[in-house]
Amino acid sequence: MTDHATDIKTMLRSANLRPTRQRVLLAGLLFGPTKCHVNADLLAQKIAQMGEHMATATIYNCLHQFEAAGLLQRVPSGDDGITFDTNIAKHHHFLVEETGELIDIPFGDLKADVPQAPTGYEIESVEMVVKIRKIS
Amino acid sequence: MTDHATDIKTMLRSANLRPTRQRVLLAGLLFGPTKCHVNADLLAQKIAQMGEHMATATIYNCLHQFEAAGLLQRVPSGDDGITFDTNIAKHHHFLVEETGELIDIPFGDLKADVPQAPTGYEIESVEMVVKIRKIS
DNA sequence: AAACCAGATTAAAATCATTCTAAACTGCTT
DNA sequence: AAGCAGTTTAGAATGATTTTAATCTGGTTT
Repeated sequence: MTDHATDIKTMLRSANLRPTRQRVLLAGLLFGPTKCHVNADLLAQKIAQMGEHMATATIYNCLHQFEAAGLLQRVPSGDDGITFDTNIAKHHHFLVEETGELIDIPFGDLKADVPQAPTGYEIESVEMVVKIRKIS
Repeated sequence: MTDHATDIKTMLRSANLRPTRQRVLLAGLLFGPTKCHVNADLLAQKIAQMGEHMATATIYNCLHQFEAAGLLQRVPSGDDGITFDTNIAKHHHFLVEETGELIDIPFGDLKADVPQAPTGYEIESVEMVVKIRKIS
């Protein structure tokens, strides 16, 4: 077994997730050195390209489990379904209107004074989306 | 005809929308003195309570037409479908995690330095959602 | 190493908000 | 009153996500 595969199994076990074949395969696609934005459909395509197969429900199950374990963050998406970000650091996004593409904005680049939460509530997260469009 | 109904018809005509019975009814519900967040389902309920009826497709059509005319703004919503805001001034939102309820944040209360758009793009809008949860 | 079982995966069906279709209707102009 | 483009409508279609109920599998126990 490669070191990478061992790392992934360790990561999954740390998250209290049995390292099943499917979860290891998905985690391998998601948790490489490059951060990315994914949805279920994109992953299904990548898996098909590898000549593998995975039930749609399994992809959704795993994504939700990874999210619950803090390995992924859900991010806003134009219209098309549920999108996750493998970059779990605090940051915001550009959203390209025409294509729905998401581009990370480093956290430091966007300073905001958040107002006090209404009485009886606490702030859980702050998420900013800057919609951009190609200059014509 | 009441002054209010006249106002609404004028508003619709200014937006190049024929003041049909359905659009006048919906506009009456939406463009009162109180700003609110609505979705198609909520409007269908209100209409039913009035003893009226309107096709679901018509509600969606009108909402999209009102949005295109700048009479409504689309706003983020937890998970449940398309939500519109009758407050079209620049402002941001608290989103109550447990209930999905949206609460306006006056624009002045939330100052942010927006980063430059990537080369070749221009900024179209900035939208911030502050997720909050009830203190337990 | 065989048995066991809670948890995981699966294909297929179900869900459900939204959109599409194509037929009937209605505000406006003539 | 007639005509027509634009609207509304019921019902079907769509499509992403979830549910179901059956099968399978990691990991532990014997």
